[in-house]
Amino acid sequence: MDKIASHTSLHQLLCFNIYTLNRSFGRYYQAAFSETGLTYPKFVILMALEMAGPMSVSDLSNRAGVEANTLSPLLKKMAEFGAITRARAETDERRVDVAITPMGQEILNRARTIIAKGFEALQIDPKRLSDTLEFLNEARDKVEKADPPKVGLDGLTEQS
Amino acid sequence: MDKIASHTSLHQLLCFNIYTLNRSFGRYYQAAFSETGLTYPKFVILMALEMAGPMSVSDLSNRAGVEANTLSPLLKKMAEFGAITRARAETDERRVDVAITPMGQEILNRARTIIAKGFEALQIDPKRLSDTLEFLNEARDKVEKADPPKVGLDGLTEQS
DNA sequence: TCGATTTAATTCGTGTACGAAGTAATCGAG
DNA sequence: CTCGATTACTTCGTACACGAATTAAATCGA
Repeated sequence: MDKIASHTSLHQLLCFNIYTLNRSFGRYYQAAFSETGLTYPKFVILMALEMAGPMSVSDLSNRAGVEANTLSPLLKKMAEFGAITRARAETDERRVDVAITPMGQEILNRARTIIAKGFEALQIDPKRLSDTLEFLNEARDKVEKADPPKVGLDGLTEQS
Repeated sequence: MDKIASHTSLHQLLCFNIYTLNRSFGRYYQAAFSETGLTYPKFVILMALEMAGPMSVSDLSNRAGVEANTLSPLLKKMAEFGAITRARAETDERRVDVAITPMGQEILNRARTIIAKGFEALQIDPKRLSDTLEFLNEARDKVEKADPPKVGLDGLTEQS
């Protein structure tokens, strides 16, 4: 990792940092949640449902920043587990409304409290954190607006 | 996403930001690389191999920050594609040495150049970027050292 | 009103990711 | 030397994640 750090452009380093940190968080949450049937993506879903109330799959997709086709199987499992309910909307039979259950609420409460304590132990400076968050938000907006340049393979052979 | 942003602790927001930005980068790279058989993880592998030369799977695992069992199938596909070679080490038959091929090198050159240009168009401030990178590195170190608090389900029922 | 379009969700195929278990080669203590 | 660790890699099972294709419901327009 040090070698990568010392030979790479800042832009590429940003991607790399985000990439590795994301998986660090993932492992952290996975360990913390191992007994609960929860994962980080499911945690995000419960948070969104608690904050904004019952909503359709596509609303949830927008709020959680996850595609609807990723959500579908995940929601099915969460409903089987009992953390959420799923029901066709009467007004529009295309929509599926998702809501958190009391059990899901209770899991979320426990998870949030314990996770918050765990992260406080990390002693992260609030000012630097909020600066970072601002920067990351701007970066994401820019990346999502940008249309990616295409890398081609014209004239590439096994030899060159 | 705004609702999540305005109702959540900074710690949780950091995870969420990293989580969403990582996928934004992933989609950006996927679009850029669509013609090349490359993905972001494979790009990282090629970078590591170029910078540090041929190495074993476990060395690569450390440098790229990916578990060896994730690497294994990935390397197999990259070798079939022709971007790398894989060979048992003569000195130690347990080890598999991986090296970038000229073709892999050429793909990497093209990808790196074009990606760098694409990111320059994003107009990211270098100072803020390097501050952010420093912060993210510290955060990752802390998260990886921390032992995650366990969230339990004691006494949880369908009702509560 | 009724077919064409649009929208909402799901299914499908592919590609990471990781812990755990398995296999084979090497090492190390007795 | 030799047999029980240890190490290196792979396989397996599970869980996201996304684009593309699909299905079904609602809506729009002639």
